[in-house]
Amino acid sequence: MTETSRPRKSQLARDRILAAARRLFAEQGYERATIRAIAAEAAINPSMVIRYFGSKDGLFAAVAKLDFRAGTLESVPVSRLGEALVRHVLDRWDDPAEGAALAALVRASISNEAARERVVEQFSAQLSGLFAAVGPAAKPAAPFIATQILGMTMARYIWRIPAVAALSKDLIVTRIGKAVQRHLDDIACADPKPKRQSTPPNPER
Amino acid sequence: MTETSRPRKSQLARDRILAAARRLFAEQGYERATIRAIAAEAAINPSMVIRYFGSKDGLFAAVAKLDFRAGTLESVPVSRLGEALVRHVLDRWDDPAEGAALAALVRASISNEAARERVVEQFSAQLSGLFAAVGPAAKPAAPFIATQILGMTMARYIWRIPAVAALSKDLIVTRIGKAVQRHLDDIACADPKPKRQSTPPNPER
DNA sequence: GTCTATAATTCGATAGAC
DNA sequence: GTCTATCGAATTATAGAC
Repeated sequence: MTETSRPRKSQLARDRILAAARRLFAEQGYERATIRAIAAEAAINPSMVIRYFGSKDGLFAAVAKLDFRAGTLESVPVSRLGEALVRHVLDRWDDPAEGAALAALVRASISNEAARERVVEQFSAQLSGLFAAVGPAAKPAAPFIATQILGMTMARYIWRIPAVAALSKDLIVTRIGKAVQRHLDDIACADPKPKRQSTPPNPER
Repeated sequence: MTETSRPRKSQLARDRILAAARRLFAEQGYERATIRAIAAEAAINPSMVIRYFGSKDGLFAAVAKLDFRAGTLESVPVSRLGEALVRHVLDRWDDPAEGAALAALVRASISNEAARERVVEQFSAQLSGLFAAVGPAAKPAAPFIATQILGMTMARYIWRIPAVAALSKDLIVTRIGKAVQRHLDDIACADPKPKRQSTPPNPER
């Protein structure tokens, strides 16, 4: 505190810009969220946005970081991974700041090709990382688990489909968690040494 | 043919515009697909697009019709509804014209609030219609089934996530179909008179 | 019907005073 | 560091000749 310079007053403006960008990118997507509107919400001049971030793309890149922090799931036993994974994702989306950033990423990835490539790449990397930690046998189940959870979050947080948005978080965790678990078990059935499973092996086939 | 007037030459231009609009809206979303680019692809003057459809919004409304033609599924026995439903949706997306229209709808619904409301409304109506035909007991399963299929189509056709896009259609139909069927059965378990099911009732709970 | 020409906005980005 | 003022480009949409 005895230091001559800065609590960094400019940091406040920069943070205000970031917060406004997160919100507007999330609400309106990349194209409709204008620098002017972001600057207005941040109560600063539009030229300052360019000064801080160089361009609109630079601003978006500063906002769009995809990190599901799936590392905390590695200690969860496989038998309970389904519910834990679903709850973890829902918690990410329900957090105001993280949810806004995720929504911004999703919106941009659908209206902007460069953003799509980056999001898909990051998403795939995190997904394969997570399922590699679970075990190599789980890898084939990853696409089916990921799409089940992806569809739920899109319906709930992006499209806000009433029949989905009205569901309680606990009910979603229970049902989707069970579906995820069964996707895992479907693969595990092919395992020569099946361990304890959350649901009995499916007799079909 | 003896009629004096027209095979309607203008109809051709109109159709060219619609086809170009479908393609560009699907590829680039609502904002980035410009009337100029659509007109260029249709080999016609941009002013003609306005003349035919009044505005960009009018053009989009002419392109954006959501119809999953789920009526053909009503004859499918409930025990095989899962796979049939998944295959039906994938067939819609794999058809070039229909897939482009669906992608355009999805993209617009995410970047445009008015489009989102219309898409959600149409989607919900078709969904409840389909599941009402299956039986009132199936209705609570609808959100979970819809989101599973929704997530698969988004990952495959919109984001083109490699791990999902590379899957064969038959494998998707089998696995997602089974997951859908189990969502149905989860609800059927609560039914006092369970009928024949594709998988045995889950002993859990 | 199809076109040219252009009006009326709006955007991202820059220059330069303070 | 923050502002005013503005450029240059792009957009939707319109007016009117042919």
